[in-house]
Amino acid sequence: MEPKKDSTEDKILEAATNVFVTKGMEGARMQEIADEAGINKALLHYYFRSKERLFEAIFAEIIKFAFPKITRIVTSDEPIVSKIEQVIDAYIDLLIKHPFIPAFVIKEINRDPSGLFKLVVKFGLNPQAIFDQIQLAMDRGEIVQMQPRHLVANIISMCIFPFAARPIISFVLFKDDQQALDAFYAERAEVIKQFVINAIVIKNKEKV
Amino acid sequence: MEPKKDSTEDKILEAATNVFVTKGMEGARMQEIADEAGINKALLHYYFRSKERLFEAIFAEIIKFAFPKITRIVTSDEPIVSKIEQVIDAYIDLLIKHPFIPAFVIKEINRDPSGLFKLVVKFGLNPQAIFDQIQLAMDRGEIVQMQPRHLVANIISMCIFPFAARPIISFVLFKDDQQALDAFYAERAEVIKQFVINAIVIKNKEKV
DNA sequence: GTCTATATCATGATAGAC
DNA sequence: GTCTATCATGATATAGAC
Repeated sequence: MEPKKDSTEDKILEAATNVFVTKGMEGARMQEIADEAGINKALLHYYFRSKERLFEAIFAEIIKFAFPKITRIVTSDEPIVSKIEQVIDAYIDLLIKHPFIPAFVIKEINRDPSGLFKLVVKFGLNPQAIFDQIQLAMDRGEIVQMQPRHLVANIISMCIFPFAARPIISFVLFKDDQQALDAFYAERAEVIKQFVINAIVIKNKEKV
Repeated sequence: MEPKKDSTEDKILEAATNVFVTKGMEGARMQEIADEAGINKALLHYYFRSKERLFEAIFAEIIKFAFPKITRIVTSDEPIVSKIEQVIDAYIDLLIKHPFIPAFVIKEINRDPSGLFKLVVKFGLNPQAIFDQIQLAMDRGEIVQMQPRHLVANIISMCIFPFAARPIISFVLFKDDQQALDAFYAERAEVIKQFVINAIVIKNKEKV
């Protein structure tokens, strides 16, 4: 996300990331990227042939970075509830560091889904393994029965959406009090974990 | 959302709504709106002085339409759990009919939050009454203790986010099978209601 | 590799006839 | 109110000197 080398190419990538993430593909201006990188527009086209290509490079990097966070944790051997807790922690942690990613990704996948398709195909992303694990835990009676994909949708929604809707939450809930907003996001991980556990963990034999 | 009169102004509003909602303020082209309305660009500027003003008219309409759905239900006298169920039903129902609204609103509030500010101020939107109701039910021991704003955030997230991330869900989960996607969204209301009830309703005296 | 200058084009907006 | 024709701007992209 933040390339450290100070070569021209790295300066461009860093500047482009900032501008694209905050303005989006259509809102971003090559002039602004050039200014932020401390160079001129011509050089942008020298390194990356077009705005489109520069954007694709950045977008792939962001998706690669934001997407497979789950996959790593899911492949471990721990009990399902522990995995879920780790996934929630990892997600909230990531999003607190990069709160603008969700709005950016939502914007761009809705503008041009083909960019996503290429990446999904390229990384061979397939959630079936995760669903199978969840189904197994349900069949063993550890957690309540529900369609695994809905459980995953619920968890991811609660993690990501409050960041995508950040301006609403900031203004409506906290009147743009930055400290209160930060505190809210810091609480999210614990809140979501508790909520999910209450919703799905079977304690005695009381539930089917 | 769909003005029925066939006056020129209404045709413009309908066309502009379609184009703005799918393309966003920056992606939308006045030419495309004119084409879809069956007129020419000059007339757009005759009725609405600028693209900016046309957009504001549409955006206000969308927000006014998408926002206060909750408020109506919340002011009734029913028990809190019943209200929550109704809110979820109302939201999913609305979003199935207008699945592109979430991505549009997220895009635009992140692009220019000031548009939201004006509307919030104008409608005097204040969630405190809702939070108070929830807190009361918690104090009465009907539902588990948690910060009301987090409960609201959880519910709204689970309702809205899957629509905002529609292209991802469509492709990754259902390989663009439209019927399967529709079925998924149709299930959401029941799934979310059950999930929330499991998470918060206190049945015996087992929980504090 | 980096710059200045310029080509090319698309878009929002307006003028003016009818 | 509605149209055609045109302007003015600003953006991506390129040419060519150093």
